[in-house]
Amino acid sequence: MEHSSQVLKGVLDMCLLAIIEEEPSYGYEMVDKLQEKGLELVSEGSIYPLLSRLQKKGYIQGYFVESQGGPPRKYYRIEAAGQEQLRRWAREWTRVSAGVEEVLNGGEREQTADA
Amino acid sequence: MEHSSQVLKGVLDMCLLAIIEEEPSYGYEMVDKLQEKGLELVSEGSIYPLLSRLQKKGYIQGYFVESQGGPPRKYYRIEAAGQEQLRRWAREWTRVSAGVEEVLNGGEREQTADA
DNA sequence: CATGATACCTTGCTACGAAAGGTACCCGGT
DNA sequence: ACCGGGTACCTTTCGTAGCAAGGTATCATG
Repeated sequence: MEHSSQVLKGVLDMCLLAIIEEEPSYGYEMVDKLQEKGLELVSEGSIYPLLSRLQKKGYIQGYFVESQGGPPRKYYRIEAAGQEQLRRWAREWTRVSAGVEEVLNGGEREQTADA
Repeated sequence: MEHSSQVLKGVLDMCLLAIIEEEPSYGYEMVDKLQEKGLELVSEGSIYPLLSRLQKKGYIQGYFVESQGGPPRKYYRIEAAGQEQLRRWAREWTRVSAGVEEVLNGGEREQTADA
């Protein structure tokens, strides 16, 4: 398995929430959007359980919309609880990713400040 | 479980490698160092299997050092292969974390450029 | 000698995405 | 009328990986 996909764990749900917040979307399309952002490692089957979980927790709400040229799409829109959760997760992500960055830079602070 | 610990998955090994590269260290101390950087979520038992795995792959090398006031410490130093792997993982991390950041910022590019 | 801190390691548990497979709809070609 | 292929959904099986908890050993202290 790709090492990077491991990083996605625990962040995928946050990403889905962020995508839906920007604009309601459906599963098949979200995979595309993630790929556009460089997260090309998400297999399609992975996100459906995630979406169900998010809905069960009241973060998002699904609804079907007919489409021409294919089966109906299940769009999801974000709920108030979802927005709050997204804020929390985003804060957490920022904190953790900053910590990782710090570990990576180690003691070499001199080159971080300025060239 | 904390959501943030999920994020650590797939990044912890990279962090350990980074810590050891900066300066040889032992398990008990690495947990402390991680906590200092804000990654307070790592339980001690988690990192020993990781260290063994890293050694098995030839990324690091362990050696015991006597200590006063406690049992001997198992220090690890980084190997050449480990340094290469660290570079690769770090590049991957940068790419993925940038992607996540982009998803989080969504379409709101205007506030990213400048205040 | 018992307690507690340091320091190592192991064993179940659970969570979560990957991979693969399955269903169904709709269009276009033959 | 039939079949292939793209769209779009969902489910099941599997492996990985950290967490939680527990176990062992060393050394200092009361």
